[in-house]
Amino acid sequence: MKSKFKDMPKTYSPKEFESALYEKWMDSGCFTAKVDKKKEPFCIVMPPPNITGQLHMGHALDDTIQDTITRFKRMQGYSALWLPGKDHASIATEVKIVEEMKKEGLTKNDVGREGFLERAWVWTRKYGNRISEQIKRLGCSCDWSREAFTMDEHCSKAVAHVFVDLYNKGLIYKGDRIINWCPSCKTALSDAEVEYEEQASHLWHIRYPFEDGSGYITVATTRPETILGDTAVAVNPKDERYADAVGKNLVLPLVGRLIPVVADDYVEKDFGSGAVKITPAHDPNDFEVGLRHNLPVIRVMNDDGSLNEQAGEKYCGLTREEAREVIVDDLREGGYLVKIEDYTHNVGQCYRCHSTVEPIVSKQWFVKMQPLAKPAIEAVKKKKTEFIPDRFSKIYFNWMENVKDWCISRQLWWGHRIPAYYCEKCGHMTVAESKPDKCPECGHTVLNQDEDVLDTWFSSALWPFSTLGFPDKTADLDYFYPNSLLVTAYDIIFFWVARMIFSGIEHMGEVPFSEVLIHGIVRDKLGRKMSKSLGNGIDPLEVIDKYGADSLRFSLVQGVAPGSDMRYMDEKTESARNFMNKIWNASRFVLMNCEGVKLKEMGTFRLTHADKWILCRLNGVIKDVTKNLEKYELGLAAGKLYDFVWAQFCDWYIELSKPALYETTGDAKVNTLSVLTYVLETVLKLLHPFVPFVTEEIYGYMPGVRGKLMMQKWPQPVKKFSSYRAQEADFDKVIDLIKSIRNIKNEMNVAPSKKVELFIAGGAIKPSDFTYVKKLAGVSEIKVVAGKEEIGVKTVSVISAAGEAFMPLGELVDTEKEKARLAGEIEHLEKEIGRSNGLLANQGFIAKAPKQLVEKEKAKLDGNCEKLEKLRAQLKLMEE
RNA sequence: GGAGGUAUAGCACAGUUGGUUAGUGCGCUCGCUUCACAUGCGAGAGGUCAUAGGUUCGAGUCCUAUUAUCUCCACCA
Repeated sequence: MKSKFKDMPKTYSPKEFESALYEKWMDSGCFTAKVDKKKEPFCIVMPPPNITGQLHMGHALDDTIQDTITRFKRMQGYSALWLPGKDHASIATEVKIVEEMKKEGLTKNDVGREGFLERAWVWTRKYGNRISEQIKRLGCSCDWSREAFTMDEHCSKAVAHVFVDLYNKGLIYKGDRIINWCPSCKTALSDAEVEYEEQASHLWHIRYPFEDGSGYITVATTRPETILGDTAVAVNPKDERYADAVGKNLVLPLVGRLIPVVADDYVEKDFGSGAVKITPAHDPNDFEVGLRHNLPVIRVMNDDGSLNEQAGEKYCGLTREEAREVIVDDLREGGYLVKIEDYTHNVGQCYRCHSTVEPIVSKQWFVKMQPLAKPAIEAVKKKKTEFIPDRFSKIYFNWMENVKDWCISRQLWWGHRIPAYYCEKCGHMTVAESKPDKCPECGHTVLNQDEDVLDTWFSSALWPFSTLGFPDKTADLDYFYPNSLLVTAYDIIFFWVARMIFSGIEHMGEVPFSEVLIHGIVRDKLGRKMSKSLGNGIDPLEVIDKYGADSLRFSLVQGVAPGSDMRYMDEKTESARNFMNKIWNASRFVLMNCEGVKLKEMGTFRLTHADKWILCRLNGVIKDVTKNLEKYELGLAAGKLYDFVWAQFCDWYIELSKPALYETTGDAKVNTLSVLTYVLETVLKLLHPFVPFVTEEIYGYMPGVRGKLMMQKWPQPVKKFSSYRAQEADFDKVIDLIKSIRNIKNEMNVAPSKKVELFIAGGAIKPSDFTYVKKLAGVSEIKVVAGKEEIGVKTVSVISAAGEAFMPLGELVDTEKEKARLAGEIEHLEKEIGRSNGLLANQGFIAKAPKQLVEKEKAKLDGNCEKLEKLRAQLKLMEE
């Protein structure tokens, strides 16, 4: 059991308790989800962070959202599983390890495949652990007993199983296709892995002479070095300028090869000269044209981007940059270069190393997308999976409807090796989950596995079920699949979300999750994307060290709209930290007063007017926050809690409770403390999913808790409290009166410590509420009078929802100032009354608006008119 | 070329199915060592909700157009 409140530090000091609490949670096993048929399952799989380094703000946001939702669902009684894991991140990690080796003066070939993989596993352990520790620092309530890694035995089994399955169904094939090649990583890339960047370049216009000497055709190109691989020039079949040329041969400059002029619809008449050089080996469109016209494919580039023997003796061995220069020079010398224009166009880059990618014809493995995309589109159309916010489904559709076959082989070492085996003797290929003993074709026993590994996203695509035991039929898989929700940023909808959806449908027969909650990305203070090159990244751990995990978490969800980007600034976290401090101190206040007091159960004693007011409001907050969380509106829920705790509970109820605590003993005091404790405990529960540490820590100090954890029943509104609505509204008058008095004292420069008398009409507020007004507004005595005449001294009038009251401020009253103040109030009221009158005179409004609203407006008008009348009378009196 | 987002106080942003006197944080002004908290308390100032139309009894919220700005997809040599 926790020690007494006296040991609570005066300020919120998260460092003192966060790590200890996490251990306590772990020890209690409360994060471990059970397969419990009596409960409804709720399951989120964590988007696995890459083991390339450490967590960034994006992870912090993603994990905060998931943890908040998971904790909420768990408290609601679901068997809530949040399954953590990590991604081997094939290419990204390999790039990092290569870099690291470079520092030692080593290359991949120096250490060999086995040596390299050894290093990769060392790396995995080192950074993998670091990431887990970071996730724990954030307070994430994930189930570590089920932690997964995309390269662990089980996930690897799932990968092989799926590969073989797709291959047998004819959905995976191997073939020569044009793919994106990164000459620096020396691997193929999928379309999604290429980023386009606009670059200023040139358009070179080159003259290709006819074989028969009858002139020439001019073509334009942005990549003159590919001229060496040209096997045709294409024109539009409807282009009359070239009608006679089609079928004739041209002499390829610098090479001397004869190439035909072909007609193809792909060519636009109006662009450039209307003639295009065709390089099937180095351009995706040209490749297609080549297929249609049966053109030879001449690949002139090596894997590192340099030119090969096919390029000819003169150019062989040059880098692509060198080649461009030399070739342009040679073209100019040979009289082939017509002109050079400035031209900006998009250049594809590798998403990992940012080298310019080369479209190259190469033998690779592909997933046939058409048959998989179709049901995946259907499923989302039918809302089997719903995107939140909905607009992201359009992005998904757009991609899915236009998706091309997915290149899944990578010329890398770190990853799942392709389960295809080649007979050393006859070359026969066998695709199987494990290496066959002998070749099924010739019986030879030496088989070599395919050298390539799979795209890292191939294993990610299986994440929602590979982590639950697939391909085995496990209890977990049965209970937790489909997952309930996936939470991720919009930038990996294509890479990941889309591929999980078609994979889930294909292999499990069901979509992987019923909802996808998409959030934005965390930008820096200036709205820029956080990136290594800009050096503007912010380490969440540093923020946690400085402000505490709860502060970071709260600042990441508060005031953030679903799906939209946000800027991170310390100021916001500081404000969240202040809120934590507020919670901390409000709790200290309650707990310190509870010492030695035997609290009562709610419902066993009479409530005061103020008690009913706060309890009624508490009900409202429970209702709102629950509703918001169920719709994943975390920002709204957090905002409501912030307001309730600070502006209602602390600013008002705690202050209202002070007279009872300090000026009474016995029942009144015990009752008030019981309400204070009840509201505090409820609020801590509501806050717990957002800020688990501070709430748990405080909870440990609560009377009667005795080692219980917070993770328990989610609060429900209490019917009885909702029936206090009338008293709640009535109490708002008291609050308004207090505010008005404070306002006037402020404007009249009356020191807050100076107590004043107050005259009030009978029945304006309940006499039992007088004590609140005295304490909170600095009033010495309240006297009930029939009218102003009775008072006999100079007063200022206090107009509030409680009607008119009077304060004798004696010499302090500056008549002119008071008159100006009254005139101002009158003006404001007149405007407001005008608005109300207009609205109520409108027949449409009376007829069509909800009755409640009309009534409310009428009451408002009446109140305002009454006020106005009194103010006018007061002003008139002063003018006499 | 196609698609989408955003435009609300000096700054950063909320605003739930149309119905408040349009909110929050930071900043600003004035006043407070008030017995939980100066990481605080009290009182304020500050907005024709981008522009022009429309729908409606009623529009920050829905529709259309315009302007500005951001993003994604495709990529014509």
